[in-house]
Amino acid sequence: MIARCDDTRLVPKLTGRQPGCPVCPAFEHGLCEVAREGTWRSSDFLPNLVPQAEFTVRARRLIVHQQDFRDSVPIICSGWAATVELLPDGRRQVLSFLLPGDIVSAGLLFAPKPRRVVEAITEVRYRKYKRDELKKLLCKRPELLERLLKDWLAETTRADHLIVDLGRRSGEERIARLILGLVERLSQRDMVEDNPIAFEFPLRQRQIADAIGMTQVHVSKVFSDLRRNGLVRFRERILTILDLVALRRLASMG
Amino acid sequence: MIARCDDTRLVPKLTGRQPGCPVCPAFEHGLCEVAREGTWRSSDFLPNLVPQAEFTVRARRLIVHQQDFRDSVPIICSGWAATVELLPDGRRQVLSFLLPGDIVSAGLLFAPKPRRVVEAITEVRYRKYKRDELKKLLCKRPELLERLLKDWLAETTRADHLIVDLGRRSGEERIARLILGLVERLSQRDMVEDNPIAFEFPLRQRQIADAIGMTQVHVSKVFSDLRRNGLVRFRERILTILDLVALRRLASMG
DNA sequence: CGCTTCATTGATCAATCTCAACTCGCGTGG
DNA sequence: CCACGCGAGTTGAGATTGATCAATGAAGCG
Repeated sequence: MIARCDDTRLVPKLTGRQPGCPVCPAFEHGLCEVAREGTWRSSDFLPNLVPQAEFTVRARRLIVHQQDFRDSVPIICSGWAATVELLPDGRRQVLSFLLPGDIVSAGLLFAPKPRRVVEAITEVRYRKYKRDELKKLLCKRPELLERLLKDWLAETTRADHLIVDLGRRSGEERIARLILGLVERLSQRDMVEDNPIAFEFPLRQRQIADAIGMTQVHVSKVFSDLRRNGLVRFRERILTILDLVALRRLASMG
Repeated sequence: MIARCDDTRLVPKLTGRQPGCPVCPAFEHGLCEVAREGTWRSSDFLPNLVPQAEFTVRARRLIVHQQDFRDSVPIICSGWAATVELLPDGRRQVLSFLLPGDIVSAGLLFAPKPRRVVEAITEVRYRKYKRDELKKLLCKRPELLERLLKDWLAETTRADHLIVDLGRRSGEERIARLILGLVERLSQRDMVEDNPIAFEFPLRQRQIADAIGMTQVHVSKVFSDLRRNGLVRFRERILTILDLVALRRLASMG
């Protein structure tokens, strides 16, 4: 049984540990626990680090508007989101997909970015931290800073891969790589079933297209080919990988 | 008179401040001065931070080979270089161009990257720092860490722009933006003449192509158009911008 | 229900690639 | 000194990939 984003069993009450939390950097950092258990109040070096209450937004809505980055940094608790850069003429480019536990761009801790928006793909729960307070905390706790930099490095690495994909790979290759990249990240979060490999795949073709620099129509065609050739199956928002070997070959990932 | 990369007046002896230095992060950080003036020896928190002697490589040679990132971080003292990712089948993608004063990827401080190479575009002088020692130093001197993170942020921002360019802009747009982006960075280094805007442009069309995801042949054609339409002039490796307004319009940069 | 978004498919078009030929400048070795 | 080869750039013809346009059906949602 595959976990659905809208599965009510996965959207428990605010109290207690929530499903994304065990893999959430904020959780690992102890930020959540701190906030939840109230230790921050008694701690002298955490005077104000309370995440604003958890927010929920519905699919297709914006989590962060262009100016909202100014002073807070969101962390995804559950659901999928996308970091999108908007051009004045309406073109869009997805810079990254955000999964449960992802901080919305570690680099954002140091400065806001214009023209950028985070939009919910599924229903998304998230928390926000005040930039200043988070920064102050990081100065006090180098082990947290270290972890955050590691997250940032991973983010940078994914961005570099995307550059190579966009610059030098064909549409088919890019789609295959997108799928495999997501499988990998979802696996770390225990959101993939093995044997056969299957997972919920809430992306619309439009979002895929904006992520890999193609049109929605062309995404549809390439995707159909993958299905026709028996590499994947896609039904009811569940993507199943039927021929991993062929898919990896397509992606030139061995 | 425009500074040429191979101008001997710009390649003075190792002693004293060198041309790229005033804008070099290492210089600003005091790393160079420290090394040169020997203060690091007497300082208790800088036991071993000596940059290895300055290296020089000729154009088209590699500064960093695939494994060389393992334990040292290079900083460009003079000349242009490129960070290149190589695919097994020979395709290449330039991730960034490096100018005097650039650290070869701030993220590299925390982990090496495979498949990546830094190649000299012009003759390049550079220094290397030991990763461990540099890291240790940064822990001791938060103001240096702060600057480094700012550099990293700028790098990340450029990478994001490149993603948008590759995913969503036409060849003409990409070339115009590449030129304007370089003008901006070169200006900060006082390597651009105003009125008319002109600067040495040592990139080969192959390198441009690998940076913006096109073929060399097509770069040649687009570039020819720019010249034919009077937007730029290119003679003896000097690029002159004749119609900045039109170029910015092409780049949709206002 | 009725409407909007999403996906599929086919026809045509445009951007870009591939291949190929040719030029030019430069350095090298005979 | 010259022939030669090599890397770089230009140009044209034709092939390909992916975009655009359009029509239709299916699915999600108030």
